[in-house]
Amino acid sequence: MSLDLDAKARGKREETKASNRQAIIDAARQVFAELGYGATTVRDIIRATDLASGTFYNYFKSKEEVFQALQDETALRVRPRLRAERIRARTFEEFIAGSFRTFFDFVKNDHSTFATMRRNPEMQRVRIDTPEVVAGFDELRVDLERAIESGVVPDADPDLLMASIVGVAFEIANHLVARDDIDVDDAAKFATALFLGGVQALPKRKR
Amino acid sequence: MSLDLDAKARGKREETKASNRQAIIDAARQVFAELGYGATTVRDIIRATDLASGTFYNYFKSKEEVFQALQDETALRVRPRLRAERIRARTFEEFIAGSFRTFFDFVKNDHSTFATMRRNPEMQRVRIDTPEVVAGFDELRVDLERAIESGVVPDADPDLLMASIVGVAFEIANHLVARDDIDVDDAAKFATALFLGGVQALPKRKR
Amino acid sequence: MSLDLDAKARGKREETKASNRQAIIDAARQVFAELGYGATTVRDIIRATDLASGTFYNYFKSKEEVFQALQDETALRVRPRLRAERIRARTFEEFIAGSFRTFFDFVKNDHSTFATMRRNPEMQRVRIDTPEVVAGFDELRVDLERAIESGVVPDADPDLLMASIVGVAFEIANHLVARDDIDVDDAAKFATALFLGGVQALPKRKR
Amino acid sequence: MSLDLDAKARGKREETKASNRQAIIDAARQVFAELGYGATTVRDIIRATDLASGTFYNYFKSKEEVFQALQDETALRVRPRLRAERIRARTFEEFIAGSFRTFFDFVKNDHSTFATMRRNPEMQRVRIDTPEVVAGFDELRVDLERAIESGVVPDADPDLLMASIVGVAFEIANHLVARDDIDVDDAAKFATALFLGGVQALPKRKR
DNA sequence: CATGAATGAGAGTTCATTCAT
DNA sequence: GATGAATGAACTCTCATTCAT
Repeated sequence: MSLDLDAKARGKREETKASNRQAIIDAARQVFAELGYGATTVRDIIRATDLASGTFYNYFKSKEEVFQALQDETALRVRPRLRAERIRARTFEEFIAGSFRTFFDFVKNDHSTFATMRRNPEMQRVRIDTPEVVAGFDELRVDLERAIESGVVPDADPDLLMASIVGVAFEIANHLVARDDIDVDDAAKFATALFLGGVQALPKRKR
Repeated sequence: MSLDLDAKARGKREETKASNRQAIIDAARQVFAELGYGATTVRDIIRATDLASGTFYNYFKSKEEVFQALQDETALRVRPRLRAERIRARTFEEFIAGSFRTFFDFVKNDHSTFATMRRNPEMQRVRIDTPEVVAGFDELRVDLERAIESGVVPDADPDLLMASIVGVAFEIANHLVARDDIDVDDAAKFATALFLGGVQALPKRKR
Repeated sequence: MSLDLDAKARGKREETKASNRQAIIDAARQVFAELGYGATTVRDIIRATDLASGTFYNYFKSKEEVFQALQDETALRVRPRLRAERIRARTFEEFIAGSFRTFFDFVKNDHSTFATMRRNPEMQRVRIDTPEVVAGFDELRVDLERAIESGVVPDADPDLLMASIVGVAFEIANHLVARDDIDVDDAAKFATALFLGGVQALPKRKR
Repeated sequence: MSLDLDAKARGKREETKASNRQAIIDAARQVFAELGYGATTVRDIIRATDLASGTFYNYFKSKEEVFQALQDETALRVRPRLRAERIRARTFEEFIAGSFRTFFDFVKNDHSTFATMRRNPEMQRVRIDTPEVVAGFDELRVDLERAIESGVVPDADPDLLMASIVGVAFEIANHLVARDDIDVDDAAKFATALFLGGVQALPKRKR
């Protein structure tokens, strides 16, 4: 028995044993980022691990399930930061600026996660399906609706407003990842100015 | 007489060839839209056709190649409309408004194509690789740069401006596809107002 | 009609029209030599031709059939030379020496044919099946039997004698093909001396 | 106790692994012999087994790889016998005679292996590539060269001498396989007499 | 629980052959 | 008879998943 333990201790990088789950998620993040969701196989994931193929199925039912877990985990990491930003913000402008900056910062410093997110086929679907992610976006949405109610933002369709923020954020994030000469702060200022300026010019909503 | 027959023969052949190619592309568009690029197999595509499996390979070397052809074809359909819009436009505002409207209209009335485009893993990459698509985006970019030079648009980073347009356009397009109660015209007005209003508020570019 | 002819005249190397059969055989010899029988496909053969794929089947039913034709043709080229050698020969020794020399000469100067013959899976079988080839070996055998009857060669099993000649001939031929420093004449002298010397030492046959 | 179980478990696994590998090799030998290398497919091989198709690839990367393993295994079976023969032999004559007899015996009693070897396209190449086989022929060659040095055999080109032995051996082996009325011992005597007699008659080598 | 070989469905692809032109 | 695209059986190989150890 003790022999067994020793063997494992040697074999694995002492990975806080029992956290195989984490090892799998980490491997998945890395591999997804490298190959894209469609191209990576479960084999690729476990190969990037010290575990045996069968072990995968003790933790996840399928590739899709790890992917979901990965998304959740990712959202779990950004959300607190976004929430902190929201609390710190004194004005709607500060809130938007802070959110963009936080997101861009995250993207710039957590390359592989973002790469996974972007290069992904079921991105869309997963963004909606995964509870953590839904929650993250919902919080933003709630704030937007509050801003509309309080008159800070003109009475526009919240869906479209959300879409604009998300679209601008993700697309600019792509450039941040691709180019080295763009500064996170500049990008955040750009996005904030564009969005806030744009919002003021919005037509009233048809009711 | 024999010449005539030959001519006809060749005519008929060319005809079936063209129609088979189109049949494959059409089937591909449909299937990609339904299953997403990663999940669809070459078999799925030919199954949606009355051709034999081997025939696929007379026209395309791989799944990726049909996908590219599909993208090209799609770009080929929108670009003339966008170009017409550009010519008709008297002001930058009209140009932007027209472009958004054209794009949204296309998306709303050509559902499956857009679905294919969005749900796609290698979207990003393909969008860059495919010559037709590159050209389409380049044209928009050129106009943007002209607008900057002529002072109509503040001197901002054209990459980021492009990213904003593209991001807003695609993300709103998603909602158009998902919801039935959004009007193409309203969406175009929203996007135009947001973008043009935002652009005016943009900070000067660091040089 | 004349147009058609012109086109062909241009397209093909004026190949004494109607001798498409020969074109196919020639292509087959070349391709078999390059890829080996098993690995070459009918496609490979017609690709090495100016003809269309379907045309192949106007001349041969299958790959196997061309191969057989190729073997026949080959045998047809060596046999007259071997026969001439036999007629010229004054003694059994001269006959054997001449046969070896002729064969080695043929091998050395008709590389690709021999390569085809050697690298071939069904070599064995075909050597037996193909009438021309059978005939070629039978002639040699008849001479051997005559030599036995006339007492020039000890009374040994003709099959084994044949096998010895054939084995030595083919195996040495391989070295001729593989090495550049072996002279056809030396090889023939070697084989002749070995065989004739050996024959004299042979045990009487059990009857 | 648990240790014991583990040991047994590992034992059983290793056992099935080894037996599966052998099952595949055996099936391959049989099928290659029946259809020839070129014509047999990996499917044919596993079909001759009670394993699943995918299992093949747990043991061999390709058809070529099994073939090589098969050749190795074959050589591994004859070589010890040839080596024993060499050790027992008191004279060069005894050595040659023993080698022929051993080889013919092997051929006669291990039909399918020899059939595989003969009917094979890449015979040549494989004979050279496979380490075991190379080694087997090298040993014979070394002995030949020693015999030349010691003056037992005239100073002839060792390549050609080898070719003669090999050619005679293989070609006569064919007859042993094809005919039932040839005795292994007679064949060995024939080949030995032919070769030894022939060797004495050989011309001096050009230097 | 971990392991890793076995499984077999199914993916992509090739190719001998047919047949309308 | 020549053409060359269409055909579809069959092949190689991968991979998610299971299950004995």
